[in-house]
Amino acid sequence: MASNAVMEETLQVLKDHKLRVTPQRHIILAYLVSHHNHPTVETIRDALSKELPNIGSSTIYNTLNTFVDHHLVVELQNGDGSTHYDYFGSPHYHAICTNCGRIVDVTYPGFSDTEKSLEEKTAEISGYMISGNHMEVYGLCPECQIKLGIKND
Amino acid sequence: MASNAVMEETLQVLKDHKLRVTPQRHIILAYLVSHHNHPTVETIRDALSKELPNIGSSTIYNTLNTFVDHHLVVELQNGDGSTHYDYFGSPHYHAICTNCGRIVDVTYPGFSDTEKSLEEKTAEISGYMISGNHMEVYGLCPECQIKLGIKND
DNA sequence: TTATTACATTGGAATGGTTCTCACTTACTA
DNA sequence: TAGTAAGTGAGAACCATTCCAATGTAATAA
Repeated sequence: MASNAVMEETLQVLKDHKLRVTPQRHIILAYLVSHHNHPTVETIRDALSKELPNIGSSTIYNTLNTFVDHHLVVELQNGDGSTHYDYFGSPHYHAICTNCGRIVDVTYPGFSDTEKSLEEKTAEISGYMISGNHMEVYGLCPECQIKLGIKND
Repeated sequence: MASNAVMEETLQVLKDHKLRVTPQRHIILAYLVSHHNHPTVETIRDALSKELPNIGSSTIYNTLNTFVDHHLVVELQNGDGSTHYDYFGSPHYHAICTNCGRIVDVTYPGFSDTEKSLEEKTAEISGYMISGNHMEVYGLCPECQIKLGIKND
């Protein structure tokens, strides 16, 4: 269950984006803000089974798609066949394990500059009017390196 | 139909990767090498209907998945529900139109450095053993800017 | 060249994530 | 507080992708 602070924050986020405040949206957003586990729709449904026992999958999909449209949330694919979601409160990107699918958030000082420069170059070269980007890095997570008995190249 | 030069090149690529050379694989790879249209499985099937009239969808999926495993090809999602494929002969990334789904290849001098630096930072921070990355930039393509009557922000 | 064998291809069925439909409910506005 | 535009829920529908079993074929070696 999300804290009062998170509930207030997410309430404000919904209002700022002029989204109608329903219990479903509020609780789902609060869950995403307070968890960094890159859940699927099923993960969310299970996690919220106490608070929203009768929620339909359609509602979760609708809600997440709305959040994505409003750039509150990003979609991620890790190769397991279903879409994962991540609240995008502050700029970061993702490292995805090619063996187990684990997703971790990554950022570093200067990352925004890298992003900005990539977008500017792209606009210049392609003529696109840029609205966003996705960066992903693939590799073996530390646990899988051990599991597979790999230490170096 | 792909040129002789392309057929020779792709034959060598398959051999270099120790992939069994079948007509299906050879023709599909040649198609990808000589087109930069980021096709879906259906696009490929239609385009090759003369050369491979009886090819099954499974074969195209199998072939493309094999190529992806060998890092010959990358997968792309543009939001239309199906996966697009792109031969990855030289380092580049993609700009994807959020309105019509158009995908264009982009690169610039210094892009490899950006890539390399992103991967190094990621390895350092996350502990992942990096094997690759995907970068994508989203926005409105020039045609959609006109179509939607947009000139500036 | 031929036999062998492991791998690829087919085509149809199965899978499963996501979207659609529609009746019902609810959050916002005046 | 009533009117209404929008959101929700249950299940059906959709469709891209994978699975499966039978058949075909590319590579290897004698």
